[in-house]
Amino acid sequence: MTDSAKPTLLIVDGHSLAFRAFYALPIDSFVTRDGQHTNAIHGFLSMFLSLLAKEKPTHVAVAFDISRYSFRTREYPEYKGTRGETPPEFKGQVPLLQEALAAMSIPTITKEDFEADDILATLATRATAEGFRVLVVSGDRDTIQLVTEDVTLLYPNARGVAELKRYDPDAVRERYGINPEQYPEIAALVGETSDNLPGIDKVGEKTAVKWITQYGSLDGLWQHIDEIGGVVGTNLREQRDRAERNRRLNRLVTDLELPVGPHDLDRRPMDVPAVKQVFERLQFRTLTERVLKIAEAEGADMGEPSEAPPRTDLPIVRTLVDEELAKWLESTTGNDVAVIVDAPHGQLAGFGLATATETVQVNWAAHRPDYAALEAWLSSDAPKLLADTKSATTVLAALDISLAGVVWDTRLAAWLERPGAKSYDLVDLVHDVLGESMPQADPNQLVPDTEGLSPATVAWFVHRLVAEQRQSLPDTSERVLAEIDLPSAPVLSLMQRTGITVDRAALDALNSELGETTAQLAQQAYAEIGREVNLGSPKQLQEVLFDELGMPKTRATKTGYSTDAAALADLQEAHPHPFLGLLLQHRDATKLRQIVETLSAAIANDGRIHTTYDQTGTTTGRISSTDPNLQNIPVRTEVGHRIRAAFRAGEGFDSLLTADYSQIEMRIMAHLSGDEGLIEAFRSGEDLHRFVGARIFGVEPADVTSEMRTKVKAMSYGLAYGLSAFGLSKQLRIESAEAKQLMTDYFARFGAVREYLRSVVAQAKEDGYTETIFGRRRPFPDLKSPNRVLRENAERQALNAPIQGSAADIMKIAMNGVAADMVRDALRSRMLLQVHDELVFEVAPGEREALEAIVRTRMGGAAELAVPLEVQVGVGRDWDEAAH
DNA sequence: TATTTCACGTA
DNA sequence: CGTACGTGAAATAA
Repeated sequence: MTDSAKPTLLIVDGHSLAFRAFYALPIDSFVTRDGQHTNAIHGFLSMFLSLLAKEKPTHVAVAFDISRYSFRTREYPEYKGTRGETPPEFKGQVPLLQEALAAMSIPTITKEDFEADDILATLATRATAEGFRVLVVSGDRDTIQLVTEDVTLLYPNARGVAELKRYDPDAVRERYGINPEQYPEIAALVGETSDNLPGIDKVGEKTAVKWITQYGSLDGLWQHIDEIGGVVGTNLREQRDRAERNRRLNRLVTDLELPVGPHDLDRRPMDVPAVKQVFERLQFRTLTERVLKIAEAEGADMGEPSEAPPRTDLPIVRTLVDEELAKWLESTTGNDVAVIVDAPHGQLAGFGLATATETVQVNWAAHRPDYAALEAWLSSDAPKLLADTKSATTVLAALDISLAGVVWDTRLAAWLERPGAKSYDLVDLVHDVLGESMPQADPNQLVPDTEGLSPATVAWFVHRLVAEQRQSLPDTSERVLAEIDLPSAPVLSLMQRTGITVDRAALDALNSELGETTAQLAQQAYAEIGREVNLGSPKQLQEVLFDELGMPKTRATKTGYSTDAAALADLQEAHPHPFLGLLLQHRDATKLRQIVETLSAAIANDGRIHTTYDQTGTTTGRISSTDPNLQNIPVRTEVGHRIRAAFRAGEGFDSLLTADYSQIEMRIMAHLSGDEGLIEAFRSGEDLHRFVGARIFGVEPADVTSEMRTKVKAMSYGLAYGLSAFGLSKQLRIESAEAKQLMTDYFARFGAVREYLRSVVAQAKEDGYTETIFGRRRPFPDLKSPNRVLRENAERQALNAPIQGSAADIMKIAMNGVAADMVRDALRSRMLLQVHDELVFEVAPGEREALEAIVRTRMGGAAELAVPLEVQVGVGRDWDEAAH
C-alpha cells in the first residue's frame, strides 16, 4: 500500500497548540465587541484549517488535557511545577474553541488522569497498527518519541503556530543526532526545564547524545556507568535516580482505554449553520470564509446559497515566451501590472506578472536572446505595482535592465500607513491585510511539503494587496508615496550599488595602533586594581567598582548599576580613581577599533563599501543604513577624523564633495511655529546660537560668551526632543534652578516655539497621529494611555516626529532632484552616501562646479519655508577633508 | 545557538 | 526625566 493510499489520521494536542497561539498572537488584536479574547482560538483554527486543507486527513481528532493534574503529578508533585497561573485571558478561550470544533464535527477527546499527549500516543500507536499514516501536532517535545516511518510530528517553532516544523525520523536524526525512540532517554538525562524535571548536572544535549549513541540506550549506559570519568561521571552516578524518574515521567502511555478508536474518527460533514453561528459569535471573518470553503469542498450541506464568499482561488498561471509574451504585455496597456522579480540569492530567475484577472510567468534563462519586449516594457512608463522596488531595481540593474513606471510599492505603502510595524514582507502583508496565508518555499524547510508559490501567483497577491492598500491609505500618505518615497527607491539602489572607496591600508594601520593603545590601557587599568578583569563586561566592572573599590552606586539598570560613560564621569567626580579614567579611555579605543575592524571587513572586492539603505526602517521617515551602518561613522574625535579620512574618492574621480543642511531641524521649527524671533534669527544670517543667546541673556551678539553659547545650543537642540529642565540641568551639569530659569528665559523670547510644541501634541492626541510638512503620518496610540511613562514617551516622540520627519522628507526630495539633474546633465559624478542631513558625492574630473550648482539648487530649493534652507558644501580628497 | 542587555557611534 | 537609528560584546535563555 502506498502512502497516498493509506488513510491519514491527524491528531492535535489542543491545549498546547492553543497555548502557543495565545502567546504568538497579540492579545489586544483579537477581542470581540463584548470583550471576549479570541487570539488563541484564532491562531489555533487558522493553523488547523491550513492543515485540513493541505494534508486532507481522512480522520481527525483533537485531544485536550482535563486539568493540570495527572498520574505524573502524583508520582512527582513538582511536575510542571514551574508553570505559573494560566492567564485569565486564555482560560475562557478553551471551551469556545471546543465549541467551534464540535460545530466542525471534529471529535475532541479527553481522559481523566492523563495528558493529551498520552491520548495522542495511544491513537498514533493504534492507528499505525491499523494501517494509517499519522500526523501528530503537538508543542510538547516528548511527542518526538512517537515519530516513526508512519508517524510524523508537526511541531510549532518559536514564531508561533503559523509554521510547523515537520519531524519524520530523518528530520529527528538531523536535528538531534539520534533516533526518535531514543529522544526520551536524552531528555531524561538532560532534564526538561519547562516540566520542572532537572537532569544530570553538567549534562547537556551533546553529552547525552554521545552516551546514548555509544551505549545504545539508557540501560546500556547504566551497565557502563562506572566507566564514565570526570565530574559528569560522578554526577551521573549520584543522580541516576533523577534520570530514571524523568524517563518514567516522559514515557507516553500508548495503551489507554479510549471511547473511540482511529476508525471512529473519520471526517464527517460540518454542521454549517452551527459553524456559522459559532464563528459569528467569535467575530471571525476570514476564518469563516476559510472554514466554509473547506466545508463545501468536503460536501457539507451548505444550506441557502448565502452571500458568496469572495473568490480567492489561485489563478491559472500561463508561462509565456517571445511573441506571446510581447503580445500579452501589449494587451495590458493602460492597466496596472504587478511585477515580482524572482531572484533567489540575488540571481534573476524569472518574473511573475499579474493583472486583476491574469497571471503570467516568465522564466529567465541566461543569455536567451529575446527578452527585448519585456525589457522595453520594464523600462517604460507602463504602470507597475511592486513589492520591493529598491531590491527589484538592484537585481535588474546588475543585468543592465532598468525599471520605470512604478506606481505602487506594497512595502512602502504599508510602512507609510503603519510605520514601526514589525515587517513589511509580502507574506506578512498578505496575512495582515488580506487575511490570507501565502505558502512560501522556505529554504529552512519550515513549511516543508509546500511548494512555494510561483512568482506569477505571488504577483497576483501583490495586485490584490495593492487594491486593498489603495482603499485604506490616506490621500496624504499616497502623495508622500508617489512624490517622495517611490522616486527615492532607484536613487538609493544606485547609491548602494556605487558604494564608496575606502582605504583598507589606512584602516588597518589605525587598527594596529588602536590595538596597542588598548593593550597598554588595559595593563595600566589592571595594575590600578590589582587584577585582570574583562573591561568590556559591565557585570565584572560592577564587581570592581562597587564591591572592591567601594564606589557609590550609580543609576540602576535592569541587571545592576550603570557603568556607562556618563555614570563613570559622575563617579570620577564623587570618588576619583585612576582606574576610571583608564577605563573610559579603554572603552573609547576599543569602540573605535571595533568600528575600524567592521569597516575594513566590509570593503568589497572593488575596494568600496556598499551599505544597504533601509527605506522602511524608521518611524519618522528617515532612511537607515545597515551592513555596515555608514550613518554612524565617528567624526567628533581625533581618531574619528582619521577614520573619515579613509573614505576617499575612487579611481578616476577627483574628490569627494559633501553638502549638508545647516540646522535644518531648527529651521523647520522656526517655520512650523512661525516664531518671529527664530525666523529673524535665520534671516539675519547671524550665528544661530549667538543670536538666540544675545536675546536670552540680553547682551550684544558679540558679547555672547562661549559658555552662554553652549547652554543656548543645548537648549535649542533639546527642544525638538522634548527635553525637560531636569534633563537640561543634567546635560549641562548645572543646577536645576538655573536650567529652569534658562528655559523660562528662552520661552519668554521664543514663546511661539513652546506654543507650537504644545499644539503638536494636542493635535496628535485628537487625531491619533502627527503629520510632517509634506503629509507623512505617524500614529500615536499611546498618547491616550493611562500609563504615565508610556504617555509621556509618546508625547516627546510626537513633538519630535514632524520635525525629524519633515527634515527627512526635505532631504529625500533634494536627493531625488539632485539625481534627476545629474542624469539630465549626464554627469559622471555620483551620489554615494546620505547621513540624514548630509550627502556625499564623488566628483568626476571637471564636474565640481556643475555638481555643486545642482546640489545647492536642489537642496536649497527642496522646500519653501519661512526661513532659507542653508546648504554648506565642502570638497576634498577624502571625507574628512571634504567636511569643511 | 539564539535572544536580550548594555554601551556607544551618528544625525 | 531628550528624538531617531545599528552594531558588537557579554550575558542570559534555551
